[in-house]
Amino acid sequence: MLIRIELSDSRPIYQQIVDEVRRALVLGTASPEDPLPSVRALAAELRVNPNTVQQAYRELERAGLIYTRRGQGTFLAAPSGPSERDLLLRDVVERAIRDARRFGFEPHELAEAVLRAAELDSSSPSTAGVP
Amino acid sequence: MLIRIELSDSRPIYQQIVDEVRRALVLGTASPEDPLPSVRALAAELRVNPNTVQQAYRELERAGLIYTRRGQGTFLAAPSGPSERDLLLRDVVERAIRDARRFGFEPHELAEAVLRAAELDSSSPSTAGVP
Amino acid sequence: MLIRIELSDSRPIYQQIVDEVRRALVLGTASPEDPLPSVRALAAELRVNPNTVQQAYRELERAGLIYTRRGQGTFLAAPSGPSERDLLLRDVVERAIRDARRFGFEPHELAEAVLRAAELDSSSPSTAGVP
Amino acid sequence: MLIRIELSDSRPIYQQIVDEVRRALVLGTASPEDPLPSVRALAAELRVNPNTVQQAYRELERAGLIYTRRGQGTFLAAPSGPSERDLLLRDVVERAIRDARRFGFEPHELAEAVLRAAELDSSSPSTAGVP
DNA sequence: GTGGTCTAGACCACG
DNA sequence: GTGGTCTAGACCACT
Repeated sequence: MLIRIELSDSRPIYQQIVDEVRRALVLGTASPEDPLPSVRALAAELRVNPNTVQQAYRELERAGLIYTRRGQGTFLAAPSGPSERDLLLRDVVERAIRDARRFGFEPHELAEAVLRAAELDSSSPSTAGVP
Repeated sequence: MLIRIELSDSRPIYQQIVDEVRRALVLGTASPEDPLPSVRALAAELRVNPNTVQQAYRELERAGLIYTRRGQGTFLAAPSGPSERDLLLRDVVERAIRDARRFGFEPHELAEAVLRAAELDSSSPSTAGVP
Repeated sequence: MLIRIELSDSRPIYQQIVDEVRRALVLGTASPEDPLPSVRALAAELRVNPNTVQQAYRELERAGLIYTRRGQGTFLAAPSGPSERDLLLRDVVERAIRDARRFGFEPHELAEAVLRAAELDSSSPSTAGVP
Repeated sequence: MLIRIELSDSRPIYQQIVDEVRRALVLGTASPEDPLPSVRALAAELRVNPNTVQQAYRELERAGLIYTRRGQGTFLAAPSGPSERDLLLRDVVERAIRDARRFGFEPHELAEAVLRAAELDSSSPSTAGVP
């Protein structure tokens, strides 16, 4: 299970870790029952304090995405309820619409602008290094 | 020039003020050379710390959207370059695409999801009080 | 808003703080919009590390029981959904029944035992120093 | 003597083993002088670390529920004092009352809630797989 | 070894 | 002043 963070990212580190795990779930990179790196191991790998990793894991556990077996480690939980994928996309869309409205744009204007951007994007693909 | 803030909004207050000014520009509610309320007046009206208003005006000045005439007050600047409206929409779209990509969604998936949401929205309009 | 902890209690300190706030809500000791003590103030009062208080507040916020206004402090949220009181009692009952079943007791046996204990209790009231 | 554990249970494994033995005593599934499985055998059967079984047996011995004959193995002790069954039920009740009080519920409220739950339960019996 | 909790002390954004 | 995040280092329970 690969987890990467970006110190230059404005999101808190623990949030980046949370997002990375959700991402792995959405992409199918990781499967239920897969073990996550141990708190200490991931902290060492990311050169980050164990507490920071711990906080990320705590939030993931509270969200029901992972669970821990005492003394054994942390594992991906079996999914339940609406797919995490759908939830995530819904959140992104809702935020975008709210942001757009704030400046007087109607959702359909936003939709068109995203479409245009999506087309541009498909010509020059793979915008590596997404911040 | 009407500026409203919402204490329950998750954005910092100074950011809300900035956004309100940009919004007024985009919507045409305010025009270049219109005076803004003085820092003290706005702070009093919004029941907010003057430092907070000051910070908002500082950001707006840095962005070239307002300027100060010494001893006279603060005024909306004349637009220059691409319209503020376009800039704002572009920002919103870029952010949405970045967020989506973070979880493995391609821009075209985002565009479709926004489209669906926009259609739903047109049936039940006027989602007042956007938080 | 009075918050007390007991170092000899087996629950983690942050959990005790969480429970104290829920308790105050249930008892009506505190009302929505009431300010909570600041993180630093409560930490000093309880002679506990600010991080510990912070963790408690974070959990309460996630549960929707409190909210924070940037730079102003933390406040009790307006209740929503089924009353916190009902939720809490349900949790206690479910746990008791589960514990009882684990040793072969049927719920009605548990109910009778609790009744007997409740009667005993009403004769010699106020079992001070509940741990 | 049958002992089962559940990895998904939140109780520590050693505690689950302890509870299983007490349960067997209470239910009459096992009788005084019955031999317990050897530490190694049980550890192998449960696919658990021998240290974990050892810790469970240590606690049981401390509680006087089992005893060791050197070179022969471990055996259930003869009951003494108030029946283990009563002790267990008392513990469960005390805990429930303490938890309830913590949130301002009086024991009689708890008793009523347990009664209601018990009635609900008798209609839809056999809540298999209690976690 | 694992995760869970806590302390001490720091820096940041916001008001 | 407020809360939010992070580091460093410690001790504990469990396997």
